[in-house]
Amino acid sequence: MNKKINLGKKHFSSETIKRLSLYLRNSKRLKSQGVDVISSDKLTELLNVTPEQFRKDLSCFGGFGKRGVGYNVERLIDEIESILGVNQQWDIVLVGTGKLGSALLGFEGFSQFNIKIKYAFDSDESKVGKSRGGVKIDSIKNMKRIIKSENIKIALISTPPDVAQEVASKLVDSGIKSILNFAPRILNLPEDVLVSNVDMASELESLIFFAKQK
Amino acid sequence: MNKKINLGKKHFSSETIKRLSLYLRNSKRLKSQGVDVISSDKLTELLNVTPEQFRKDLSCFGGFGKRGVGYNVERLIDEIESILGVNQQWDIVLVGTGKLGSALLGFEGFSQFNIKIKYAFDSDESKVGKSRGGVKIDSIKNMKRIIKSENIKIALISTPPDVAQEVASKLVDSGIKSILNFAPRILNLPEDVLVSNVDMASELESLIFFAKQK
DNA sequence: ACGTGTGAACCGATTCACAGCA
DNA sequence: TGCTGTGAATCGGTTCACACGT
Repeated sequence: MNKKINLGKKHFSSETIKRLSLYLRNSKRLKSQGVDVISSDKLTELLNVTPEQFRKDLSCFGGFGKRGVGYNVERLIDEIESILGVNQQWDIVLVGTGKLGSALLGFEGFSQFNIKIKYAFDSDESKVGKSRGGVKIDSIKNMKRIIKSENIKIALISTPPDVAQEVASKLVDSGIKSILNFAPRILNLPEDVLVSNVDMASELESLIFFAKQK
Repeated sequence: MNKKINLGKKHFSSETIKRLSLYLRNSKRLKSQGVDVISSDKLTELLNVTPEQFRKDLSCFGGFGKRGVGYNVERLIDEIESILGVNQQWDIVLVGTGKLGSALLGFEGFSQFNIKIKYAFDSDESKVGKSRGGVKIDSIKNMKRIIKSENIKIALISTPPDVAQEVASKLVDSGIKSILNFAPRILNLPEDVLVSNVDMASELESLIFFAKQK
């Protein structure tokens, strides 16, 4: 299930990357509170991460703390932003503009991660030309051409489950490298494509299971 | 990070529960295709799960296959539904009716998991009394009383991050046992409360990281 | 002395391999 | 024979413990 990633000598899991994102957020908060330097102990205090984990995660990318001192918050932010690549704007596409897709198009939170949904596609021709959240819906027939010419690498899938696989394959075929899949269907794709699933059904059913145990 | 669960003799991880949800969905699909009996090999073919994993997951709850034959699809559905507890209606609450909260209230997909957002709370008194997706927004002041009197066990948090912890503690105090947290903040809560995080920021930043690697 | 960086030990989850039942 | 159920082996990620730089 978990993707392994090899980059030069170091190897690390996709969990490491998700934690980096967590560290980044926390470091920004610390900076806004005027903290300049912090130890791994203090930084991880409220993150459900051990200090060792934090240090090990960072050591995969060089490890930029000072022994006996700690980490410079400003530098930490710069380094993690540069590792993740979030210091530049990313244009992405969305496929499927039903209930969930429309909600995502209306969700303005993306911009705060330097992400912009630039194109939305749907197979329902009656929707084509309409706008949702400021994005014009385009026909899925134009999808491949646009993704290729705009060199887009990231896609969100919010189609019904029965077409999710087909759409995903087409996306990969068009050059997409990372997919955030909201459709309740496991996608089978080449090794070199990252798929993250946001599976509301399985999250909710886990909640129910747990709530049921008295 | 991962919750461990003990129930009688058997113990299993929250990953097992999420996979059960996956199996359930797939079994329902098989049933609709007219499949009566299926082997673990066939069932897991498209799920990114090994047959052994599937059998082991089920064996935690009894293991109801027939050696040399396979699993009865109908029975499988019944058993998993009963394990998860999704064969009954669950009323839940939502806290925070901003952009994301409103999108969740408008997302009609919940009903297909027998879940109904029965109450929505917000601290912004100017929103109180208004409706979103057919749910009337109530003041957060009434939250504890309502959750207790209605005996609700599951909550969604879609507040801004800076109040998420406070809200979560209050929810637990009111009797909530499971929380699906959409706020980008780790929640520190008692061991016996299940928290699932849907952290869009960290998902998206992982996508970016991966897309960046050529 | 203090806190990082990291090899070694540990631990839990996945996979293997096969005994056992239809 | 076919496929399940499960102990044993394996694998990878987390935690421990400490050497090292400041």
